[in-house]
Amino acid sequence: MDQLRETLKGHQLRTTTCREDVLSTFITKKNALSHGDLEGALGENYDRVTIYRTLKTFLEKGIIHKVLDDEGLRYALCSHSCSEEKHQHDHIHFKCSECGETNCIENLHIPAVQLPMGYQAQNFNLLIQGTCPKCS
Amino acid sequence: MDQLRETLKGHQLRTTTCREDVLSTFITKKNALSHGDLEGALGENYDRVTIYRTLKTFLEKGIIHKVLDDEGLRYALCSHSCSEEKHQHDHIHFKCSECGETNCIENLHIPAVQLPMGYQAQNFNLLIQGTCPKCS
DNA sequence: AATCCACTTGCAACAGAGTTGCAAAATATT
DNA sequence: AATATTTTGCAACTCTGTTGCAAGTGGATT
Ligand SMILES: [Mn+2]
Ligand SMILES: [Mn+2]
Ligand SMILES: [Zn+2]
Ligand SMILES: [Zn+2]
Repeated sequence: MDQLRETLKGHQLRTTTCREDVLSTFITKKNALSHGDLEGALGENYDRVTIYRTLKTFLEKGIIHKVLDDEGLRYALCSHSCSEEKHQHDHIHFKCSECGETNCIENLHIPAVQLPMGYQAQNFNLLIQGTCPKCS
Repeated sequence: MDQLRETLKGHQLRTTTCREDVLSTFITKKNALSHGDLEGALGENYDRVTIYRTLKTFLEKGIIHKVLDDEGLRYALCSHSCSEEKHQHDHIHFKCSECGETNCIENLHIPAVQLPMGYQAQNFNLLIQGTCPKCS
């Protein structure tokens, strides 16, 4: 529980129960979560809007990152300490078509690609869909 | 105009003005389009619902494919003839942070990645964000 | 411990995205 | 021209996300 306060403080955020609970949910469930997932997990405790704002704040501060999806945005914890300034990722995301879970594969990096002349890359997002180990 | 009928017929679809217009819009604008983009382009001509259904039909028939985005789904033409059965892509998508356009880079393929044991990949989606040639 | 200010929350209201059922209209076939 | 089948528009709805504002809370300072 003190772990959570530390993380929040480390990102210049006030400790509130909503932020603790959202952060805690990301830590315990280990997969990528949508706003709806959080709303389901935290139930009636908080207003929808508050959860939206918490996600937005966490995004800006570099606590979570967006995970692209073909049916709605999800979010996942930033493992390597991102901050408000530096907020970059190059790991792969895997979505299982069976169980529906999306996970960061932290130790698998997106291979470099040689873009055509004139393109300047800043950010990479690779989503692989298929069957996860649990479901195959 | 006959080109459009051919394409539709080739995918076992009846020729309707909405389908022609949507297809035509994808062909003339060459970038990825959201439902809202099409609604804007086709104005008052068609009901929102009809455009949604047209997109859904085109998706199923392999005329267009989804383009993942961090702020809402887009769609783009399938270049190599996809069909209802086979619907696969391995090209890269580039989104420009300046002009907001997202484009298929057809001749640039997603490099192979060695997934950990137990993962079975079926589908790849790589979005690179940065600055496009026009905007740099 | 009480005060204070900035930040955060809940509520209400809204805008946008996407879906469903159904009757009317359009398409392709005979 | 008549028909069977598909497609469209409309209405109604759900789900997602945003904004303004007043009330409530966190944390620093006294
Ligand atoms: Mn991730
Ligand atoms: Mn594409
Ligand atoms: Zn699975
Ligand atoms: Zn651009």
